[in-house]
Amino acid sequence: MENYLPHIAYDSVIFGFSGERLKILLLEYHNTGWLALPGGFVKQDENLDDAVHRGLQERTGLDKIYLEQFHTFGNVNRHQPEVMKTILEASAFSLTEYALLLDRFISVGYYALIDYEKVKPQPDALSDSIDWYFVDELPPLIFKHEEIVQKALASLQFNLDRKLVGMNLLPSKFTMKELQQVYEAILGEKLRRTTFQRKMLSLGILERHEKRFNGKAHKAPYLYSFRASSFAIDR
Amino acid sequence: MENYLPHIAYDSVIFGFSGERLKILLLEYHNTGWLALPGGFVKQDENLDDAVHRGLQERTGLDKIYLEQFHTFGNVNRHQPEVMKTILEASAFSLTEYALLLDRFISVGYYALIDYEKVKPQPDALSDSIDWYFVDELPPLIFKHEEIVQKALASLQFNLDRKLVGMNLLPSKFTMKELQQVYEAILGEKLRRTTFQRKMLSLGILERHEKRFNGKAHKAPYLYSFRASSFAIDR
DNA sequence: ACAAAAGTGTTACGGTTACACCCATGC
DNA sequence: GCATGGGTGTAACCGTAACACTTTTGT
Repeated sequence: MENYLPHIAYDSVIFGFSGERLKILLLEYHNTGWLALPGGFVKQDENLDDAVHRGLQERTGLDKIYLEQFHTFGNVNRHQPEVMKTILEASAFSLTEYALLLDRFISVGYYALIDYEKVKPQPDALSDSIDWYFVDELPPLIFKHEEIVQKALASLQFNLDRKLVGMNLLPSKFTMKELQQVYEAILGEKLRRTTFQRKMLSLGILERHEKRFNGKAHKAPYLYSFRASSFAIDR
Repeated sequence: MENYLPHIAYDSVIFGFSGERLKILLLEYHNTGWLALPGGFVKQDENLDDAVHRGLQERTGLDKIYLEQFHTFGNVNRHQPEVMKTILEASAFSLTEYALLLDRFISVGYYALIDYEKVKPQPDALSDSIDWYFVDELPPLIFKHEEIVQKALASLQFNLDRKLVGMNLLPSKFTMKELQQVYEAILGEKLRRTTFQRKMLSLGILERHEKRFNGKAHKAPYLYSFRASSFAIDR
């Protein structure tokens, strides 16, 4: 632990799209049933952004992840040493060795957008499991992480059109309907089919491919992909 | 120093409007001529936001300041211990007592909008002077603070319409022309007079008061103020 | 009366909305 | 052929742009 910066952490809100609704990854701490956002710490000589990428890589196995920093949380009332103490004890971690985890932390919030199908979440040393939960039906979280999720979602909604970010939640080829469902899931409202289609096409960033025949008794939709030039990940 | 959180700092970009152009406050360190953004540290049991307000209050004398957090800077290459060492030595500060200032810091960036006329900037213990500089003619800054200024400005531009934030740079009563000049200074472009006027009025947040006679040989402009309900400072 | 700046009316334009219609697909 | 969902054409609508015009002020 001594090669990490004290008092500084990050929390990540990892969004995925299950085909209908927006989900995020939550981890469950050993023997407590407590749920929280995946987070982590920054090494002494590591860039903040790199620390977050490292943590996400470990937990999702994904290498290139669309990441966006959205807010830094620095209120004193987020400090709950009893809760952290219980977590460490439940995992049989040495309280003396990890004492500095009981200190106050200022936490930088990031959100990530990933392809739900591509990830097999991996729990870390402190947690039993890591799993997907619907954003609009969140269970109670510790450390006031609900607030972080809400702010991440608001930020994602706000950036949706500006940064054309929806693509990162889908596989490389997708139908217009799937893209619309992503937008609807993020914005929490229904959009008009024809308007949405024309707006997306008018942006000039979509490439049309072959149709996808799904055996249904109706016209087969075209598959689209985003042009490389309008790529969202720009590390 | 030991009652402050190590490794955590904030930097503030304090915007003011001089009547024509946008300015920010920079401080000059003792005996070096080096310029930097006003920054500070967070006490052990102090909210991050409160720390920034405290620092701004000390330097500007203002009590209620419009503040917005915009980004947290955590790259390793921002760490320049030699520069900080020179600054401390130039001020004859004890290197042993203030050794932890030589450590790496992660810095939370805030921007503030204040009424240029109301503030009498006060230098702090490390600095000779604190003064206004045009944002579009910045001198070289230490600690890569140019990057922070650029990001603050981009964020301000981005939030300008959404949060109706321009008002915080003006006294409580102002003319439409003054408001337009603020917008033009922030956006860095000329706006159309009639369009701007109608857009602002159509928002329904301006209250019209008496005219301001300035002795010029032309029609006197109305004074406007923002309605209390659309107040920008919401602490 | 005149110049300068503030305020308003009118039309044109461009993007979004609403709704209709056509097209493709499998039963 | 028909039901279903995908794709496109068209006119209405709305906010902004462009520009002309009127109003107010001090010299």
